[in-house]
Amino acid sequence: MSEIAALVGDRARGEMLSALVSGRALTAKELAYVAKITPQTTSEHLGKLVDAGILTFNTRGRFRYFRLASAAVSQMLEGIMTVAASRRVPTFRDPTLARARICYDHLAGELGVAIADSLIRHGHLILGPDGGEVTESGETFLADVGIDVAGSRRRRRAFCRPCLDWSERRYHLAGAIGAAIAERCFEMRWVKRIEESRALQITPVGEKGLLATFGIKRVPVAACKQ
Amino acid sequence: MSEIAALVGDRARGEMLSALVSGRALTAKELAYVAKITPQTTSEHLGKLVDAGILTFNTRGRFRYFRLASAAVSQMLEGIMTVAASRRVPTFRDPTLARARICYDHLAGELGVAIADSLIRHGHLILGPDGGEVTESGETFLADVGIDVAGSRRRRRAFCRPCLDWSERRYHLAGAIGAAIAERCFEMRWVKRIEESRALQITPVGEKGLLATFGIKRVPVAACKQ
DNA sequence: AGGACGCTTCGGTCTGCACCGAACTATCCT
DNA sequence: AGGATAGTTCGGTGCAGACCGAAGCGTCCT
Repeated sequence: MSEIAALVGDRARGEMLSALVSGRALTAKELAYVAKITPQTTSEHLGKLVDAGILTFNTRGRFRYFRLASAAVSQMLEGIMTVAASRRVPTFRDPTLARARICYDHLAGELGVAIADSLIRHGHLILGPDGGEVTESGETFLADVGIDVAGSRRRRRAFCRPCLDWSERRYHLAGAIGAAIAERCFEMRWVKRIEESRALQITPVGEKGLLATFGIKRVPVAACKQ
Repeated sequence: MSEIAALVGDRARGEMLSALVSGRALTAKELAYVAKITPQTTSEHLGKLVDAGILTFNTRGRFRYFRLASAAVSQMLEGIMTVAASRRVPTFRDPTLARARICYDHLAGELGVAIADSLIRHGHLILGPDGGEVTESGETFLADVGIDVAGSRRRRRAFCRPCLDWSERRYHLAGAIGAAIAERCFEMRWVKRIEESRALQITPVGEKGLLATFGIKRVPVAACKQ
């Protein structure tokens, strides 16, 4: 165990991995840049991370694109970040990622947490440590938004599951209902994916929609603790 | 992030933390023993871990009992262990813990995985990556065992959730149904808790019951890769 | 009070490894 | 072919931090 943790424990490697949790694949040079070290040293680090099964890469011409090797690695890093975030005020490499991102198939980041909060505050949702339930008022409310709660409930997967957010240190919604909400946000063009990242951009239409529907006010990116 | 990972990344500290994932509280001297270092060095390590919010302790006379500080820490360690286990054949400090243990309120380890497997193999359960469902045949089967599936389904929490097992690297059952199965196993005295650990002991009655009900044969502890 | 024991603090040693410069290989472009 | 760029390998340097011995503090026991 400590071998793995020691690999993540180095400052330079930690910065590289943080840059990769977005899910994007980066070249060795880009990683050297984020870690603020020379290409030679970067190469050493990347070699170790690949050997350990933390990273994989695919070669495209003279470029090597490195990415996290598995969901388990991603989960591990989020676990470490959660503990790390509970100490100091979190500082993010990528404020966009902290603001709104995709976590598997549902919304995470400030946006994900804000939606969950809004639903709970209005009595539309009850969230426990291990699961949650949409209330009757929530069912009619979500129907207005265009989400078929009953349909989600029938699906062969956890209906509603809280998912701990490493950036916010609070829960957002996963499970069938989380996916349904995310899907609806895409349909309405409230959010759209950014390039190859897991980060999401909130469209101008989205700003209005989210305010009108969930009472979520725009959080200026500048206000994110950088 | 890397500061936290670096703390776990040291061999000695890693061994101490591994000893503590059982949930048991240990004294500084006991931790010195498992880490194979002198009490002085142990004290330094423990100081750092406490400062970082990874451990807490409570003083009882001249003893200091150290334990993991939070569920987030426990989750982080299991995440690291999962990645570490995917590399080499896993070696366990504590084979009892690998065999059967409590994970929050449900069964984990070989036993937890074996029960989930048995249910799936007999078509009593369908498990997806994000949730699961008990079939009709499963509902009658579990009723025979004394588990009220419909009742579990009505509870305000995820009904059935797969939970990745760091020792087995496979899924066991969490959620309401996982908790119900664990509870029933305790009621029937098939398993009992070991001291202050999260490890469980399978009773002689349990051996028979588990074989008859789920077709789970006794896995000799000796067979665990030590 | 005095000794045993658990734990911590201090000072000093030594080793592991992150880091870079220099030199090398591979791919792309013109 | 020749130059530019991405990445790697090798050898050497320097520092952080893990480790221990010695000494100090607090608690328990008799």
